[in-house]
Amino acid sequence: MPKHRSGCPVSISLESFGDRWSLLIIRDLMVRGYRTFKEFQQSGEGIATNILADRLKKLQAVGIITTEADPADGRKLNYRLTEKGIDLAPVILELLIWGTRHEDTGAPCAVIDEMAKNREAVLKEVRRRWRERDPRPFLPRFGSKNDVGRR
Amino acid sequence: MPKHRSGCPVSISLESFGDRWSLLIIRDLMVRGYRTFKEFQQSGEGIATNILADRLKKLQAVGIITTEADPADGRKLNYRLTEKGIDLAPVILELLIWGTRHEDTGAPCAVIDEMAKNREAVLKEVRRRWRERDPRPFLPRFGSKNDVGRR
DNA sequence: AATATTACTTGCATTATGCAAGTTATTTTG
DNA sequence: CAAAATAACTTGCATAATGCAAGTAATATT
Repeated sequence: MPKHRSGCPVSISLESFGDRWSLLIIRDLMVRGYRTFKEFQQSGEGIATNILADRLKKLQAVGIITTEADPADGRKLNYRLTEKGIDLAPVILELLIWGTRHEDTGAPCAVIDEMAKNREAVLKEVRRRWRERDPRPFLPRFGSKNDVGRR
Repeated sequence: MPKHRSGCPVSISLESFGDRWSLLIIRDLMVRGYRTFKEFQQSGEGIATNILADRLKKLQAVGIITTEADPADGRKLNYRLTEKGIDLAPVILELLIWGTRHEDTGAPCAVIDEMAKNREAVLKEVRRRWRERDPRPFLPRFGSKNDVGRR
């Protein structure tokens, strides 16, 4: 049984994260500084806990994320992008730019336009924060329908 | 009822093409010069015809592709990327680069590396071919498990 | 006129997703 | 230190999406 549908890199990539949720988890890890199950869950998109658990398991299986126990709280697991995972930054950035340009989103066009003009610098900074474990979010949440009573 | 899960551009984008097939159709249109239902179907990934029909309908509904009747053959419908669709070129390119770099694919690393070094030029050429309806494929098929007896 | 091609639909089995509730292992609180 | 809370999941079940095989309607070709 062959492993993949085809040898096309695009196709093989989509086998790892071609669904409605995986790239959002990666986004959360990459630009929002999220690390725990709880944070992903409260990310605002409304992912169900069983699906979240499933996606985390699969992303780990394909080497995009890893886990480490939280040294300060034994209940927590901290998820983190691998090198392979952080290399998805250009993909996320292009999705961000495309979505902002072509859809009615909550993101300020001017800010994203600026990022589009400085792709290299943005990617460098994203990667720097990842490498140095700088927890500051690069982008905020943009508001969601699950936000009503939330702080 | 709110239209989207959240205001995040990445999330909203994935609502249009966040699945296992949509981006492959877009890839076929963008870099392989495919235009017809039949060609997508024989693309090598093994998409079922009902799913293909569904995805074409949805991509059209969100304005990423359009159709035009084939002037030479009344049976054929020619699909074509819209401006919004061709703007996904950077996303496809980054997926191609990432997949080649991190997975065992059928694409030659050297060639893709070269493309990664000349992203702007590659994107410009892809867009040119789209604008001028130049039918030459930019990338070949990379072989698939459905290829056994196929020429 | 008969056969082939293209772009689909339809029916049905299998799989994935969504939702609510429950579980286990730690903290935290009174 | 016992009780309540929290974190990270699981489980069960209904609904929706997907995959597969077969069928159909409108051209085109032989």
